[in-house]
Amino acid sequence: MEIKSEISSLASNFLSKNFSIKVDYIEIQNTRKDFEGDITIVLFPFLKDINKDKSEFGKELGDFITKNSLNISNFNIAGGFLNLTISDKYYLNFINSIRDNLSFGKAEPSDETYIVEFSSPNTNKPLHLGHIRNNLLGYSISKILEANGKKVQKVQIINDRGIHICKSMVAWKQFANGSTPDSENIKGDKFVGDYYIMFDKVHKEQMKELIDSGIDKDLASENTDIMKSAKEELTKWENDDLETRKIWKMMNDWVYKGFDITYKLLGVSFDKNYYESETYLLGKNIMLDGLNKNVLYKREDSSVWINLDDEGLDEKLLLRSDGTSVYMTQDLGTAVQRIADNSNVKGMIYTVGNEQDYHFKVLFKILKKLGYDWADNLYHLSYGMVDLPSGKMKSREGTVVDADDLIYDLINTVKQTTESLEKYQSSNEVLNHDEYRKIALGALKYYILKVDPKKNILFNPEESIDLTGNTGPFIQYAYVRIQSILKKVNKDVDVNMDYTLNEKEKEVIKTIYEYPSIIENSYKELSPALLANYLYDLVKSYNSLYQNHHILNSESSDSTSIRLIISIKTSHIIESCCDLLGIELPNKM
RNA sequence: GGUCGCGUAGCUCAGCUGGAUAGAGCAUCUGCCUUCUAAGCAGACGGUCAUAGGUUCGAAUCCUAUCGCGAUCACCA
Repeated sequence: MEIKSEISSLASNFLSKNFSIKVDYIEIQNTRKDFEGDITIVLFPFLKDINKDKSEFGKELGDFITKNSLNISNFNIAGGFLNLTISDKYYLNFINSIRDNLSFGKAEPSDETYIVEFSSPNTNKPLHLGHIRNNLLGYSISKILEANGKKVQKVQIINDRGIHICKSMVAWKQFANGSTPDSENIKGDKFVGDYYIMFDKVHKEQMKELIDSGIDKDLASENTDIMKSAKEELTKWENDDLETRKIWKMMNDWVYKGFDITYKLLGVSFDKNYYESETYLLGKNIMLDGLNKNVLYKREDSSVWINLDDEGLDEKLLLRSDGTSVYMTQDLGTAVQRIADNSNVKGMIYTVGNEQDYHFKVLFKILKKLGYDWADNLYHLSYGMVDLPSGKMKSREGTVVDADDLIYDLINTVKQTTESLEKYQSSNEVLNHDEYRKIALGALKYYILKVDPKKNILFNPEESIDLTGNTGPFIQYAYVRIQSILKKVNKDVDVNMDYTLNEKEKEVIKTIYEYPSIIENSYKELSPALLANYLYDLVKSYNSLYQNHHILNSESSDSTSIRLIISIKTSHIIESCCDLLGIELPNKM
């Protein structure tokens, strides 16, 4: 970063001194790989104001910069591009100055707090691959915010009430004969999910009977015996019926126990859970405030609305004519509540699928209109669906990819793959289960996070997630190899500042140099994918050095020293990046 | 129909606020394990950046239109 601003100001000095041209921006970029040099000034923008041949002008500028900066050792001109070579000394100084700095690239911590919402499941079914993407994104973004100096409160809102859980409750009451997850030895969320599916099955059967007896389809759907029971259950719940609440709580607790296992497996955690059963009435008091401010208005039937015509959006209902609230009202109330629950909140990030883009657009606009100053700092981390080759995952058609199953399958695959590797075939050694778990989750997390959040992911359950190439294990493997080198030597070495870097060494150092800007960009773009792709570049360039030059028994002690420091720093950044992505590193592979 | 997003190699994806000859991985093929772990390295093959216009010194990137895919537009959540 610093070198670019130095060059930039030198170039603008040159332009104003010799050509009386003032520019506010000079295009400086990293030199393309196939060309000699490290950073490049694009000359085209100035050419029309300067009556000079581009190579002549480039040479003058290059001379000026080389003469006035100790850090530039050479230059060449190719077409309209001035390529500058940064001196090895600059790079050696750089790498030496950060060698012990474990928080290289991260910003100074501040009190500025962001609330990050993610996961937010329903309590009627287990988590699936879509939730995995949500959780990994939300967790990683929380880490990325922290790396950018923010304080983070990780929260989820659990959709624990409503007709969906009542369906599971009714089915359980009718068919379970008192069985429990413990008695059946089934994970709680799956147990409850099974009764949700059973409800659907029975409901369909009963619907068919009604339709066969000549009743309209829509009417039939609302009037099966089991559906009526579910609605009664919901009414009883809303009226605080003791027995209903008891079963409701019991079944939700089963689900939470199951979720906890999956969350633990995924390595995600939350600072606070919000439950919809406690928040679904929030927001009504805000309505009064909005009416007083004339931001909201009442219709004749006394329903409450907001008009967003001026924003290019429609009118939106906020309170029904009977005074009950809708989803949006609840979200308004929850937002206000969360701000009140924490201090120093600057803003909030909602990790929710892109199908709710419109909802959040409206939510943020309403909060803004209601006059909350933090409304400017609300972000919807919108992400694409995880689709199958056959299309969308559909729970009714049984095509959802269950989170636990996926992970356990992957752990198995990793185990088999490992055992079939030559190095383990020829020895009696094996890895322990924890290493397999780390590798499998590393593969899964990297696979999900390397894709731009806003794009859909195509997941093919027939093919296992890759373990070679641009994958999590590729990163982990490089790390393990570095550790194995570092174990063998005294790391307390000095850098000879007169050392001449070879191409591979320089490439790695240049990549390390970029790390701080990647951390910053991943925050600005809310994209862990930038980090994942950067990490791949770093490891690729390190592997190339590792494979083409010896680290320990190298040609001189100077080259060993510098390569050791490069190795140490690379492993630091792998640790740091993987931490931000939520990926654990194994000890052995 | 209105709005939003996406469309890059056979497949899965990168490509930073416009810059040089569009990059990786998988798959296919060729080399490299008697010095640090071959889940690796070195290389070959593979492209009308959906299409057509426009903006400019320069467009995968910005603008417009068209096509294709997806989402969304409820007194559902």
